[in-house]
Amino acid sequence: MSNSPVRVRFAPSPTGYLHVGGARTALYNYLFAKHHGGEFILRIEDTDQARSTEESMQMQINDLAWLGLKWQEGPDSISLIDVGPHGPYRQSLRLSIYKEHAEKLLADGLAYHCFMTDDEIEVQRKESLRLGKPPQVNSPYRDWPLAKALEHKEKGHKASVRFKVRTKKDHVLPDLVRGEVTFPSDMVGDFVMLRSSGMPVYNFCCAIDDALMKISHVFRAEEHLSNTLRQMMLYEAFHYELPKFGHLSIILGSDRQKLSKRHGATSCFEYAQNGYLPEALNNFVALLGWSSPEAQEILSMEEMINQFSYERLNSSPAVFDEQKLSWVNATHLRALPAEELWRRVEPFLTEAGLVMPKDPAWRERALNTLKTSMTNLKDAVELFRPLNEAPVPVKEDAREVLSWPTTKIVIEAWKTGVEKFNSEYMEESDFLKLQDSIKEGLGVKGKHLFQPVRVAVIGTPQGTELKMLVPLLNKKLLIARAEHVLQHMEKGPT
RNA sequence: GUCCCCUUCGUCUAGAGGCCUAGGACAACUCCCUUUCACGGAGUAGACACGAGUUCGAAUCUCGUAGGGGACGCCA
Repeated sequence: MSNSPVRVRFAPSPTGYLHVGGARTALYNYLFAKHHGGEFILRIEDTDQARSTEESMQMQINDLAWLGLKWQEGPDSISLIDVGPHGPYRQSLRLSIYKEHAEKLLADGLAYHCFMTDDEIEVQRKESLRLGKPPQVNSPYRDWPLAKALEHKEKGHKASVRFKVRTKKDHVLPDLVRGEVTFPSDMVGDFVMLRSSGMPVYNFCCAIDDALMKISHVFRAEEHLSNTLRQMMLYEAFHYELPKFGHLSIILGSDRQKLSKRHGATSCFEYAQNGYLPEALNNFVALLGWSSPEAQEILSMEEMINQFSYERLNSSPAVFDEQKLSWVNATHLRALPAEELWRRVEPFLTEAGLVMPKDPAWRERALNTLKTSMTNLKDAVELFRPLNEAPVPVKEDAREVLSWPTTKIVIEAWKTGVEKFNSEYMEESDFLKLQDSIKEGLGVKGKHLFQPVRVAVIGTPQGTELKMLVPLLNKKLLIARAEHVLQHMEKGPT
C-alpha cells in the first residue's frame, strides 16, 4: 500500500435516480475510504448536456444521503454548494480547466482538430467493421499543422479535438481486482477529447479530474475497463501520476443480462419507496461481489468498514437476488429497536391514512407482535390496518358469517364480556378465557364462534390471529367495533 | 467482426497445490415448536463448464474449447 493519503471518489452522471449498481460502486469506495481513514469525494459528471439535469443531480444526491454515504468533498447535499479544496466538483463548472489541458496537448502536437462530419465517421466505421477491424476513425486531419487547423476553424468549420494515439504499444494495467490486464496496442483509435461544441468528453474530464483531485484509488464498474486505456494515455501525455484502479464486476438480472429497468426495481429510490432499509440495501449490495472474511452475512456499516478490503472483491458478475435482499431487509428490520422501527414505519402508516395510539409502550408491543410478519416497512400497512383507531367497515366477505343464526348472540356475548373487563387492554390469556366462557355459555364452537368474534373485531372473518390482535385493541375500540357490527346487522341484509 | 473480462450448488459466495468424500448464506424440501400463518430450532437435497497439460497430488497453475458479459460513441 502506498503511503499517499487515500482519496476515492464516486462520480455519477446525473441522468435519473441512483442505480443499485451505482450504489454498490459508491459503497465500496466509501468503505475503502473509511477503512483507511481517507476521503470520499463526490464528483458530478455532467458533461452530457443533453441528458444531465439538475433534478437528477439532486435525486442522486438524495439517494446517496439516504444510503448514509457521506462525502467529505463535493456538492453539499442540501445547498449543492461545493465543499472542499479541489472544486468545483461538477464537471460543467470546470470547463476552463479542460480547455487549458486540451490546448496544451494541441500545442504539444499530442492532439489535433478533426473536421470530420458524422457521416464521414459513420462511413469509415462501417468499412472497418466490414473488414473485420475495430471500428476506429482514421482522421485525414491528424497531421494538419495546428496553425492550418486554427485557420480553417476560423472560417467557421466545426472541429472536435482528438487525442493522437501515437506509438502503438501494449499497456499493462495492474488492476486491483483483476490482476494484470493487458491492452493490445491498437485497441483504441484517436478518441475525442473535446466535442465540436467545445464540451469535453468523459474520458478526458475523468482523467484530468482524478489527477487534479489527487484521487489515489478508483473503484468503478467493469464497463470502464477499456476506457482506462484511454485515460492511461492521457495520464502519460500530461505526466500525471496514475491512480490505482479496481474494476468491479457488473450486476446482472435473473436472466444474466446486465441489470436494467425491465428486471424490475433498479433504483435506490424505488427500494426506499417499497420499504427497504438503507442499511439492508447497503448490506445486500456489498455482498454482491464482496465477502466478509468472517463469512458474516448480516453486517452493519461499521462492520463493513472494519472488514473491507479490495482483496476480497470478486471479479465475476453477480446476479441480483431479490429474495436474499428480502431476507437481509427482514433481518435488519427485526433487529431495529422498537422506537427506531416505529420512526421508519410511521410514514408508511400515515400515508395509508392510519391513526395509531401515541403510547410508546403500545407501539413497542404492537411492533413486537407484528414485526415477525414484516419483510419490509411497507408490510406494516396491512398488518396495522386492523389496529387503526377508527371503526372498521364490515367487509363483504363477512356476509355469510353474519347470516348464521348464532352469530348475533355470539357477538353480543363477546361485547358484554369485553364490557365487564376492567382494564384498558386484555392480555392474550384474558382473551382466551373470554372466548372459552362464550363457548361454554352458549354452546357454540368452532368457526361459528371464532368467525363472528373476528368480524366483531376486524370486520372480516379472515386475517391475523385474534389473540395477537385483541391485546393491541383497547376496550373502548373493541366495544365500538362490536356495536358497529351489531348495528350493521340490524339494518338487515342490503 | 475485433479486443478485453468472467466461469464453484437455482442464487450470493468460501476456497491462493495436499486441511475438499468442496464449507457457509438465501431460496427449496422435511421434521420440531405453534389449534392457522409468521418467527424460531433441527435436518435433507444441491456445484468445481468441458478437454488437454504441469505435478506424487489440481476447484486452485498453463493452454485450448464452449458459454456468458463488457467495450469498440462528438454517452458515461
